[in-house]
Order: sequence, then C-alpha cells, then structure tokens
Amino acid sequence: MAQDTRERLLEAAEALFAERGVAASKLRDITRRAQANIAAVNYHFGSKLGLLQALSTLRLRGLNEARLQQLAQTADEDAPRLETVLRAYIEPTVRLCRACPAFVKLWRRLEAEPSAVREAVFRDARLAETVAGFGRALARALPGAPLPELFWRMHFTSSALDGAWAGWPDPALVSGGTLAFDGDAAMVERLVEFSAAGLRACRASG
Amino acid sequence: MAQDTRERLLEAAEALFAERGVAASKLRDITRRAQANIAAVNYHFGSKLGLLQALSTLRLRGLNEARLQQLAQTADEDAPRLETVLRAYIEPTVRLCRACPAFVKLWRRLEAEPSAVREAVFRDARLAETVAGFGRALARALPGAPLPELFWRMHFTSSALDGAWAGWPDPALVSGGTLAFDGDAAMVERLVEFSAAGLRACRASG
DNA sequence: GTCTATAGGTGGATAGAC
DNA sequence: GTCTATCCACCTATAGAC
Repeated sequence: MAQDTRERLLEAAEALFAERGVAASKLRDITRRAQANIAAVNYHFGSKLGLLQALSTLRLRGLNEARLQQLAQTADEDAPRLETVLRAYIEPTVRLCRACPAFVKLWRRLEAEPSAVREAVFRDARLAETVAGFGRALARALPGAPLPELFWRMHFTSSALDGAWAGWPDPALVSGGTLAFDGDAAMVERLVEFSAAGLRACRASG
Repeated sequence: MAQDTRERLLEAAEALFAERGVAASKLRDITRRAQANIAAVNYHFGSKLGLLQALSTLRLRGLNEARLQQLAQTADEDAPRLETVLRAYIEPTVRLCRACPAFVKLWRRLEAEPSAVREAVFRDARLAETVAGFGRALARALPGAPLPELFWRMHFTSSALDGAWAGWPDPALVSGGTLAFDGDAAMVERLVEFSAAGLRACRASG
C-alpha cells in the first residue's frame, strides 16, 4: 500500500485484465483489489478504456524504448551481428516478463482485438519507431535479403517470443505437458538461435 | 438460411467471439445474427459456455485430425524429412484459415484464457494425440536432437503460425504497415523454411 | 481525493404458451 | 423447436456530500 491509488489501480487492472480479459474484468473487482473506491477509476482515468490505455502505453513505451536503446548500441557498426539485433529485441521483453508477468498475457489478448481497439491502445507505444529501427538493423545484418521477407520472419520471431511466455508459469496445457521453463537465459538462447537460423535461411531463398 | 438453427448459431458465435471476444459477445447479438430466437442458445447448447465448447471442439478436432492424417502418410519412413512433418502441421491449419477465417482469431483469444477455461475448451480437441504424434515424428526427422528442445521449438513454430494469420486480412497495424499477405502458398513456404532452419539449428547445439 | 447512493442500462437465463 | 415476456443480478458512470 506504499503506492498511491493511481498506481495500485494500474497494478490491479493489469492482473485482472490479463487473467480474465478486459471485458470480463469488472470495475468493482479492480477497485476492490486495489483497495480503492469504486469511483476511483473514473476519477483517475475517466473510464475503463482510459485505464487500459494508460496501462498499455506505460508498459509498451517502456519496452520499446528499452529495445531501441539496446539496439542503438549496435548503430555504429556497418553490419551488426544478427544475434545482437535479435537480443536487443528479445532481452528487454524477457525483463518485462520478469517485472510485469501479467502484462505479457494482457498483451496477447490485446493483439487479438479488432484494429480500432489496437490502434487506440498502441498509439503511443513507439511501435512504428521500433519496427523501423529493427527493420533497418536486420537489413544491415543480412545484406541482400529481401526486406518483406525479413519483416515477415521478424514477425514470426515476435510471435514465438510472445508464445513462449504467454503460458508462464504454466505452459504445460497447450503443450500437452511436454514443456517446462528452464530459466530465462536458456529461453533467450533458444529463441535467438531459433530465429537467427530462420532469418538466415531466407538469404539463400531471397 | 439453408442450415439449421444450431449451425447458424455456431457460425454467428464464431464470428462474434473472434471479433469482440467471448465475454463481450452478447447472446442477444449472436442470436440476432443467426436469425434465431434469444432462447435458442440455451435450448441447443445449455449455456453460453456450452456454445463456446461445442464450437471449439468442432474446429479443433477437425484440425488436429487432418494434421494427424497428413502426418500418418510419413509414418512408414524411418526418418521423414523435417519439411514434410512441418507441412503436415502447417497446411491443415492454412486450410482452416481459409474455411473458417474467424476461428483463427478466436483461437488466439482462447490461448490467452486461464488454464481452467482452456482445459474445458480443449478437452476433446485431440490435442494430446497431436502433440505426441508430432513429437515422435520430429524425433525421427532430427535424430539426436534433445526432445525438450524439439518441443520448445515446435511451440515457437506453432506460435509463429498463429501470429501469421491472426491479423488476417489486415496484418498492417502490428507491423507498422510493413507486412502484406502474398498468398497461402508463399506463407506456407516461408513458415516451413523458417521453422525448419530453426529446428535444425538445435542439432548442433543439442 | 475519497466516499455513498443511485441512475440508467444490459447481462444470461428461464417459464410457459404455441 | 421456437417464441414472448420477464426475472433479477449486475454493470459503468455520475452526482454530490465530505
């Protein structure tokens, strides 16, 4: 209870939105969990959607800024190593998964929303800069590869990344009990190795 | 209106669940779209959840049975080609994307649900058989590769597959306008090439 | 900034006629 | 199998006291 009401509301909303979905999360549950009054959401965020937007912007801006910052460390090199670029995308995500485990689930839900909702929610998330920045870096890391091909495969990588943590800490069900988390470092290595190989394979075919 | 009410309800629910989410889809909207009476859902499926379960089982059983059938054509070979195994997983999915475009979006939403809901919804979907069957096939295609590694990378492949079509027919937003669909065949090739390379890369590291 | 009270509307589900 | 009418629990949002 050290934080102020606004922060407690964001935290409670994140947990409930992630677990039940936005529509199924009732303002009453959110305010109860945040130990705030039922009217607090409207006072601080204007509406339920305002709360969702504030939360999304907060997390996604932070994530994408961290990604771009880590990517900027490779900006001097003419041809950065592919694995370095992928790490700049993946590692900040994993840090977010540690700091805000619920948000990764919420993110998955938000991706499934219709365009209008996504547009509203992602508007201030630095998404365009991130796509552009990593697109340029990939093109430098894999010169000669067709750009649309690189973008698609980066999209695969991003989906794999989301899917890897979406079930955390229980990925068992979707995998029929065959998967177990073996630590952040191992997962990062696995993802980097997997997607680097997949991205390099398009050099030959492009 | 050739189909009976039960089928029209399934179709309407699929479209609305996919577009708005399950919780946000009102029984009244579903029945209106299906040109059925408000009481029809409870008559045919018992409840809203019953409707969701019937729909999920119908689609996922069909999908997984088609996958296993295509995989069975490789069962005689000692070491099936990796690309053949991946195609047996991916191609039936693409056919489902064509036949029931809405369900792919719904599937994404369902994956984000808490374990209890997923368990109920996926219970009769032949999920366990599919995981087991493809696990064995992958192990034969890539002898020597550690099994947990193969399962994780197959999970990446599955996530990439979902992500590829989740935004269809409009993947533009999440990608900042950089992606465009260039046909089913091209997407299948891209996915197979990408994930085959990623899976093979674990042979060296295993 | 926080609270109570309530307006104003909508949800899933059912009873019972046809 | 299909329909109308209705129950009632519950929702978001707001007004207005403190």
